[in-house]
Amino acid sequence: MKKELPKLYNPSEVEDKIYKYWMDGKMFHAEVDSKKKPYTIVIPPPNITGQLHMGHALDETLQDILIRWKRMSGYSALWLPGTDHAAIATEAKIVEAMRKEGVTKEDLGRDGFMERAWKWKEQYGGRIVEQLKKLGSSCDWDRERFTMDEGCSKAVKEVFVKYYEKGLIYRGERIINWCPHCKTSLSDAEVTYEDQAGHFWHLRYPLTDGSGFVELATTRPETLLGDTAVAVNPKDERYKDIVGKTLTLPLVGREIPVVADDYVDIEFGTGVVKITPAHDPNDFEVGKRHNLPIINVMTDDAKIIDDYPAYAGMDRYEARKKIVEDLEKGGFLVKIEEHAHNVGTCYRCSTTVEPKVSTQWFVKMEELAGPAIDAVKNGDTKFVPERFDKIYFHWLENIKDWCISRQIWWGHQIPAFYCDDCGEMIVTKEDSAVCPKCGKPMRQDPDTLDTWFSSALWPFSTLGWPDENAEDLKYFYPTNTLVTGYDIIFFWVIRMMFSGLENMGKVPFDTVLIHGLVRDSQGRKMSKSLGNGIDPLEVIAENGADALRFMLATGNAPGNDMRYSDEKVKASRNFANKLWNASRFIMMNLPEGFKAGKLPENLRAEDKWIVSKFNTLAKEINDNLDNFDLGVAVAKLYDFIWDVYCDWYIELTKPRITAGGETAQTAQAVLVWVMKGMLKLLHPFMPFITEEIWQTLVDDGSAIMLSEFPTFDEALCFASEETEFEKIIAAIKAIRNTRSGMNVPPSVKAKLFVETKDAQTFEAGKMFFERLASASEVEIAESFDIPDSVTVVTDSARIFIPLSDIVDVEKETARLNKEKAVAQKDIDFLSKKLSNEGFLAKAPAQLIEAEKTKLAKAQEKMAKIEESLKALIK
RNA sequence: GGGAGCAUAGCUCAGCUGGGAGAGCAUCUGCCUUACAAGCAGAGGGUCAUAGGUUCGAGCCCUAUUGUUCCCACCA
Repeated sequence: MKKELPKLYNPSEVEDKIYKYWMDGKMFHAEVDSKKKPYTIVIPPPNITGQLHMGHALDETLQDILIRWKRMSGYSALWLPGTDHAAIATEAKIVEAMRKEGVTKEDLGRDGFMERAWKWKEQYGGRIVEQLKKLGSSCDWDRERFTMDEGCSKAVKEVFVKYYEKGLIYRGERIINWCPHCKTSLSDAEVTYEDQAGHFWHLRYPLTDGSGFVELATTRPETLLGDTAVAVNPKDERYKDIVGKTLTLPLVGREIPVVADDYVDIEFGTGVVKITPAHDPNDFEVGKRHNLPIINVMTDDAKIIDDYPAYAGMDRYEARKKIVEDLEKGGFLVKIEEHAHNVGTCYRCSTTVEPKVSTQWFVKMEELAGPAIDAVKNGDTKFVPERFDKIYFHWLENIKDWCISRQIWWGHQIPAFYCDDCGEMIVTKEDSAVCPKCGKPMRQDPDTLDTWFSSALWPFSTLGWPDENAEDLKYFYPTNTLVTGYDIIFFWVIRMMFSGLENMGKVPFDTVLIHGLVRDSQGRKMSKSLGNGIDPLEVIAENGADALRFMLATGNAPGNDMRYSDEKVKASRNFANKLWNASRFIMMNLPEGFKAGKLPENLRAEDKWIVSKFNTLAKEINDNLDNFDLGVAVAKLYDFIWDVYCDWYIELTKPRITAGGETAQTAQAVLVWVMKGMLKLLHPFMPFITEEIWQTLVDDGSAIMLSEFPTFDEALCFASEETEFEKIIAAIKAIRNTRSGMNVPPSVKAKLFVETKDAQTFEAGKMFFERLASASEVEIAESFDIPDSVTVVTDSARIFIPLSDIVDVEKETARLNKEKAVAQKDIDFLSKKLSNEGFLAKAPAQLIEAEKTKLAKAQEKMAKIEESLKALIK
């Protein structure tokens, strides 16, 4: 029965149906299977607040390509999905929604808030997951996890308690990054520095003894309220005399000392620095060295505290304005300069971070960083591309302790308990605690953990840890490939590395495949504020997930940014359609009851040619995927399917199918055999369309996604046949080229006289010249003498085309002379190379031989051209 | 201040361990050749940023320079 498919491929009709087919068949599910090798990828869990964007689309596409390839290659391939609770981002979203209703966190209380937050999670947390499915992601949804689910929470407690007991976690008063908008501390990694235009206010502080003033400059005059000293460099001759004296702080009246500290740069500004230990990390250090008091002047939302009535309740920028005014009135302001400086901002809300002294929990990093550095140095884990290990090393080698406590509610509450009675503190995995000293019930630490604390455990917490005997854990850990963008190497990759090493004793993955950003068509970062974001779901709706995936994989080298453009998506869509139509062609021509099976025995030259080329392709695709060169692999598939298979092989089969009989049957079988192979090779990149075609073409109840990925097969190498058949192709191309150059339309047919020593090869290829080279008839012989004809010369043949009414002797002479010049250039180039003694002495023998063969051919060609020229002139 | 990437056709980008520069899009010419006009056949177009160096041979390796993008860093 002939199978019919529509002329245009319509992805939207196909994709949901196919995805359901896979899901219903449980085809994404990976089993612990001792007969198979495991291959594991854990998904970078998207935030539950998130909407799918192009960055996800790229990340997911790369992972799905790898996992589908490995699954088809016989591995028990697990792609473990899940989502991240995204502590600060989620809480901010919920608080914002509450604000619109006029409700505050305090109104609800902690339990009430958590209840609402979980409801929010139930409602919106699944959205991103559904979006991932639209891309065709073959995740094992049976194993879907969430960073705050029971298992992950258990792992978090386990690790916290373990670190605490080992002394790797401590609590202490430090200066940390504080976000006045999110009202929580942040880790160093969560602060983004940006250059901002600001001012330099030159102030003068009077010496208490009335002997004069000291001039200094500041970018933050409002912190003056918290100044507890002024510092100069001990080597600075200018200020030698005032060290040890005191100043009277303007507007405040406090007496503060002048201290000497190396931190001060003599060259910079006036060489005098005001010291505000409570609001600047450097000042904090200076303060510690000189035992200065720490005076906090701001509330949690960065307003001036009540101790300073003139400014109380003003936010820091308002206060700045007022303080500068007051300083000017008081004669303390010397001048104002323009000054650009680097300001830390919150990576979630972009609010300027306020350094703040407070008691927080920290992970001691030095001990953990060492093994993580070693693991990459000794190759247990490697970065692709390698250069990203520099970022990794640099970050780890300069790492500071990690502030892990956050003053928000949505997250893992810190498992530390305090006795309000006797001040005892314990850390425990239990949900509640009784004071071991006085027997009173204890109060749990209200803070929660940094969201990255739980995602750091993701590669093993999702596999069943802390149950060390969990089957999944034993089988699938360590995972294999981690796919992520370079922008979260230090947020996540580093933390998974040391967490895996510390808790599992093994690296969490052997390879980190890094990709870049998807930018807009002008190379700008896609962002909400620019409004230049492209919604992947819209692209999918219009062009299909396959087209989007193919576009994202094409021309994308690891670690490099790429640009999104509609033209590229269209090109991918066109490619899908090309494949679709190729399959239509095949199916239209299949005889009734045709069964897709093995390669037939009686292959013709062109069959061996395509089979051999396909075999090479299979080898190369596997090699490329092994090396994570997905972009290279995808380009080869495009080239093979479009140029080799469609433009050549299909065209070659047409005369055979028309002829009917055995040659037609062989052609049909080879067409189907190669098509099946191509579909398999392409499946990881374009899963939907390949499955859809497979279902129609093969129709035996099998799924392409569970078929066997093609590999190189020695038995399918037909090198000599390949070379022989290329001669036919070269001849056809040369004829087309010549005809086109003379503007002869394809409708004008002409007889061809093929003069060649490869009579057998050309005899077999005779039938193709009619359809592919506009021949009316073909004669083959070792020698011809056809006057008034155009001659086409290739390496292996001279072809006469007697187009007497068209041939213009003068033009034809010119054309042949041009060809002659080209051939002469070849000869010159090759003979020069082959007469170079250095080349002959040092180049590989194989290459020298190849060059000699080329030269011989070029000379042969030249002789033929000259012969034709002679004949013309005569 | 430190580090990294990029610079190849008009545009967007490939180019594996060095062996006569590639693709897609765009342009031009000719075709509705019964799979596909989202197509077919053909063509034009490049001093591989610059200057040195290594090598028989450099887009690729080394050095410097220029332009550009990004990351990191406590200069008030």
